[in-house]
Amino acid sequence: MEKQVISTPVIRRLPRYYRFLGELEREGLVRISSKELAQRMGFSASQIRQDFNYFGGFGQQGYGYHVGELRQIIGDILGVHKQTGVILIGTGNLGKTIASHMDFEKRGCKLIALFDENPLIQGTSTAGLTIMPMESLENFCQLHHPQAAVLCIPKHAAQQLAEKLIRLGISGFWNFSHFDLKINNPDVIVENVHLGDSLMTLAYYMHQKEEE
Amino acid sequence: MEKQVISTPVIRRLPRYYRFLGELEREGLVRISSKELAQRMGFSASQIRQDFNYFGGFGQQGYGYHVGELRQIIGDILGVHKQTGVILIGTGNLGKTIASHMDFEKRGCKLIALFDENPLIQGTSTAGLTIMPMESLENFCQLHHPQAAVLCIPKHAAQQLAEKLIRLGISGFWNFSHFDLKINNPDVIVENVHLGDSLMTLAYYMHQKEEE
DNA sequence: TAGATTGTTAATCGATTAACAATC
DNA sequence: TAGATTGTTAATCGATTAACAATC
Repeated sequence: MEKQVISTPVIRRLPRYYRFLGELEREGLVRISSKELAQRMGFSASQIRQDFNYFGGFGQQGYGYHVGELRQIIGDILGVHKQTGVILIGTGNLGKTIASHMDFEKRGCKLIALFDENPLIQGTSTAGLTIMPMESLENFCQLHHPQAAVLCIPKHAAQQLAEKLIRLGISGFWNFSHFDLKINNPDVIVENVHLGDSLMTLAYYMHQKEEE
Repeated sequence: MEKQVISTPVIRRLPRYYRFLGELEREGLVRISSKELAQRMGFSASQIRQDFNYFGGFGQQGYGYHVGELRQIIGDILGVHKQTGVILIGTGNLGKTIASHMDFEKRGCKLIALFDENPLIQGTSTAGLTIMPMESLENFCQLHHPQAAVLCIPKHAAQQLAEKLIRLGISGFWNFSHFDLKINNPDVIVENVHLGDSLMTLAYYMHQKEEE
């Protein structure tokens, strides 16, 4: 059975489904139709049925979807119970915030180490992990084989560090460095986060409104 | 002259153009063709020319685009020199990080106040601003008319607070609360940031790779 | 069974890409 | 002028929506 590739827009909607279904479950809702879910999420019912059917139908005609079951299936597709090893580099303000507030374990990852080049904070703890010096990076990777890295470092350092990390076996980046990594290797997954772009988009639409 | 509405995908690419052009400018590059910019940004040359032409052609046939000029034009479109008044609510770890690292003034905004319900941190300063109690919110808004709010609060509090803020004249939200605000008013702009969704997307693609 | 709602195919819509005439 | 590259229209592609037969 050939596994078809699912398009990115669909994949990016999965975490959102997962979130909403979690809320519905907490509300005590047992079944839901695509129509009702659509209203709540601001999607179309058609799209919801399409999306779910990429992975095989898990509704029941005339009934709808079982909330808990559906949530679990989507969780399994996303792999929320897996534990991909993740390290985080750069434990400044942002890095610390990410380390302590992202619930990696609920999202298919496990944060296993923190690194920073600042000797003043090396040895201190955040999110239950001791911050290690950059010099330990190579050794750590050889020993523990983390698969992904969170980059919370200034943009000028990002590209070079990413390349080094790839040599050390890292194949995924969650990149907060305000710099779009240029990685040729198609096996390396890069998720660039640009909060600044998001703010500028909001600002643009605010300005537009003003002009009316 | 009727101003056509530009589609969201185009708008969301503008900050990215702006960033790349800034880098090119720092590199000392004076002119660039759509073809070369395309290679650097991972877009197609066609798309770049299309995008720019929504706003009126600012290239020169046979020459290309003037880097500095183009950057300035895009900056003007985004309104980076405007100063939309922004308040931030919830100065926990994330809120403090956002307040101190987002360079609001370079992005068309001005952060003018911080609020938090925790009395222990009220009165302390972050990013040059004193954290105020939630009780001052109403008064502050009536006095200073902020236009947008950054929500760095837990999800259970988000919806209610947003509605209150709308009544106080806020018409834009940069929402980090892990909750999709439901706002009926079409004049209110909402930019939901879901870092968790981003991490889960990365995790999904990492897991996919493993299975091969 | 009748009503409801899915699964799935077909139609539409919108965004991206290709092509090329205009022009610097 | 000739070469290069834009501005812009047309073609393509992909994603979303509509429709409806299947079926619980």
